Amino acid sequence: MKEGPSIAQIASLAGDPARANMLAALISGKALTASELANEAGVTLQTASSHLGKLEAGGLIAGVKQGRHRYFRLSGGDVAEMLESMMGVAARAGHLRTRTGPSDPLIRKARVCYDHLAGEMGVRLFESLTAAGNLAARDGEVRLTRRGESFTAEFGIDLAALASQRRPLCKTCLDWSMRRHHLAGSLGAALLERLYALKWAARDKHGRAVIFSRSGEAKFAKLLAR
Amino acid sequence: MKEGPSIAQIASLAGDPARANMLAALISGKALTASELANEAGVTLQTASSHLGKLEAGGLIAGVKQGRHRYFRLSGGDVAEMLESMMGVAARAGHLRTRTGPSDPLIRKARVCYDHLAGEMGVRLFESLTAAGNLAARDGEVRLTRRGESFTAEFGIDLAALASQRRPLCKTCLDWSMRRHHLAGSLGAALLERLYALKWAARDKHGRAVIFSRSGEAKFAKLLAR
DNA sequence: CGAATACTTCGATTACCATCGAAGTATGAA
DNA sequence: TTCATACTTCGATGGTAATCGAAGTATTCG
Repeated sequence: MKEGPSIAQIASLAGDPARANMLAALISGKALTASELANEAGVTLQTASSHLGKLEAGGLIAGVKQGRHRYFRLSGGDVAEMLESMMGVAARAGHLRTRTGPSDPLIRKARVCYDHLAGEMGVRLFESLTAAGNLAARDGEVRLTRRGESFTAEFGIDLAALASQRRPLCKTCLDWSMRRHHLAGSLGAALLERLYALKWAARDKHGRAVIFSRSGEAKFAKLLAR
Repeated sequence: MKEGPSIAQIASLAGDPARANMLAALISGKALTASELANEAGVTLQTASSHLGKLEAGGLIAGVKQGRHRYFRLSGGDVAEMLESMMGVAARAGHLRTRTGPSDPLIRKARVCYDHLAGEMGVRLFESLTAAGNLAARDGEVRLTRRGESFTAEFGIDLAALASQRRPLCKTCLDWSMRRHHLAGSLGAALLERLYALKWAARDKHGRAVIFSRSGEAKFAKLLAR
């Protein structure tokens, strides 16, 4: 079977600058309206509407109506991973304008990757949890240990609720900026939500950086030292 | 920093059907000439030449002259991984024509992913090596154990030669068809070369399937049972 | 040295797609 | 019920890029 046509169909969806801007905006995992995405893409509503139709028909995003608003999000974590891998290639091939914009160090430090924490902090979280015996990594797969169940329960994660979700609890995700793994899956998402809830971190208003407060960062470090 | 433009630049390179066919042909890790790639893409030499120029300028492939021949290969494993992730998205989104062509089960069973074994056999190799204690996976990273050094030396792998390469010995790679990991890195590549050398397996002439002989498959199973 | 082969470059042609103004539809608020 | 807002659809326009025939360059072979 020829794989080229399938690659071309997916890649051409992301290959238009306006659509790519929309996809990049959606990497944060947030659902955005058509108007917001038009803004992110720098095109009119009509153009945005056309592009969103293509992305939806192509299966990269999913839309839902809520009154007169249409909200869109990435259709799955695999799309986020694909976009992350494109950024990795762009960075290596000299396309990524890593020298421009003040948020780059912020993005490398902590960012949202679809629904979980990526960047240095994300990698640090994953590696610390594993080193402490809270996670066991094996065969490239990762699972929560008994110890980890206690640890995460103490940290305020409702594991029973996560277990009922139809997605892996734990999963690794390759971090292009660190070239190491961070934690994805429903536990990865829950941990990030918990950091927000505790106000140790907040998502950046305009991008997908995750901003740790001074005290939040200290508490985070302390947590990982357990 | 806006990530959309970088995504668009990379994605649009892969988004043309002719270029995508060339990239797909190169996933096998083989270097191919401009004429061969023109054939794979179904375009004339002039068109192929233009496309190859773009792919090269964009950093996805690297070309080298040898007499009047120009040979091309993917510029790195990260490009292969990106293409594999696109296929993963295509498969989930219903684009991959998995119902056509007789080689699909073959491709799922064993194929080349840039330079290492992917598919069921690739996943099986990785998982067996880890279960037997030849590889240790941790934090999503994977390394060869002492036991593994003996094992691979016995199998005819020159570890000293691999150690001198400027790339990781062991690395995991997500297998889109199995949704689990297989072994990449220089060890992954060497293991596949060894399977070829022993004639347990051979690459398919026309695609990127890896064809195990009957006896080769038995020997492979026996090897993994150690 | 001439012929053959591999590949590149030039230039013309064509098709496709993104764009937005205008108009229309659906939903919510006053 | 009317008005405002969010979004979609229509249709015209312009720009871009893929395509290949023709010609040119580099390399290899007889």
